Amino acid sequence: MEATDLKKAGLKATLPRMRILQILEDSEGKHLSAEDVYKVLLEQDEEVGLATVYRVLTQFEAAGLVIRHNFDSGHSVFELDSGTHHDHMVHLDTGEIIEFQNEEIEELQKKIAKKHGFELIEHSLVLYVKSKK
Amino acid sequence: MEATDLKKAGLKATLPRMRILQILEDSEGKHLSAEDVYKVLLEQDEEVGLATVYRVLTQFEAAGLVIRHNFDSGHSVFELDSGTHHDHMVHLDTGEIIEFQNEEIEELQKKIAKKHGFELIEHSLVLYVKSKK
DNA sequence: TTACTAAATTATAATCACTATAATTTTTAA
DNA sequence: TTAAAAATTATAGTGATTATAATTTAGTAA
Repeated sequence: MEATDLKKAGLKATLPRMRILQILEDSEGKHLSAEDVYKVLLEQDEEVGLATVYRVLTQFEAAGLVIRHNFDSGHSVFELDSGTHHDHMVHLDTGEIIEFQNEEIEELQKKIAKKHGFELIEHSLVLYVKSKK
Repeated sequence: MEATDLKKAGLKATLPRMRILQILEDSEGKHLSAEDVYKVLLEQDEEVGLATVYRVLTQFEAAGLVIRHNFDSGHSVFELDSGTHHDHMVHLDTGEIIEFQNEEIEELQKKIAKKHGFELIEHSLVLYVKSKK
C-alpha cells in the first residue's frame, strides 16, 4: 500500500502521486526522465498531465523519496531512493547506466572537503566509459 | 596575440572569437556561463549576439580550448583548459567554486571502469560542501 | 456521511537555456 | 581586390521545465 509511503513522507495520497510512485517502483534499477514517466502513464491510459509529473517528481525529491540526477544529458532522470548510496557509470555508446559503490572514494572525498575546512554535504560522481576495443 | 591561439586551434581569428577568448583569459579561475560572457560583452559595448556566444563557446570546447561543466544548475559553465585536470567543490551557501586534484581518486576511477570491462573516457566529480559550524 | 477548506491537479501559457535558419558581413586565399 | 567559403547577426524555433488560473479532490469536522 503506497498510500502509506506517501503519508509518511508528508504528502497527500492522490491518484497521480500513487501512479507515479508505482511506476518508479516497477522500474527498479532504471533511471526515468519526467517524459519517460509520462509516457508510461499514457500507455496505462492514466489522465495525468506532464506538468503534474514534473511537480510530483520534484516533490518526491524534496520528500527524500527519489533522487534526481543530471547526467550531462540536458534533462533530469529520477530513481527511487533505495537508501544505499551509489554512483554511476554511463556508457557513452549505449547510454547504459551502471551503478557502483566505492567506499575508498567516499572517504577520500570527505577528507578533501575537510582539508579545505568544509563539510561534505553531498557529491556527484559520474564515470563516462566505453567498451574496450 | 590570441589570434595565433585561435589559428593553432584551427579557428579563424574573428572579432567575436578574440573578444570571447580574451574574456575567458581575464577571468582565470572563474566559471562563466554563456550569459555571463554575453553580459561582459555588453558592458564592453561589443556588438556580439548571444547566439554567437553559444556557438563560439561550443567551438572552443570542440577545439579543446575550453572545458564545459554542468554543475546541476540547469546551465553550462565554461573555463579555459589550463591543461591540468582538476575536479570541483561547490559551496552550497556561497556558490563559490573551488578546484582540487586527487590522484588517488583518479586511479580508483580507472580501476572501477576496468573492473566492469570498460575504458574510462572522462568523468565528472563535484563535491557539494558547507562551512563547518 | 456530508460538507467544507486547503491542497492538488489540469490545461495551457510562459520561461529558460540553447539551437537552427536565412540574410548579411567578414576572412582569407588567389 | 575580389570572390568563395566561412562566420555572424537577428530572429524564430525547440525542448525541458515552471507558472497561472480555473477546476477538482483529499482529508477533516460536524
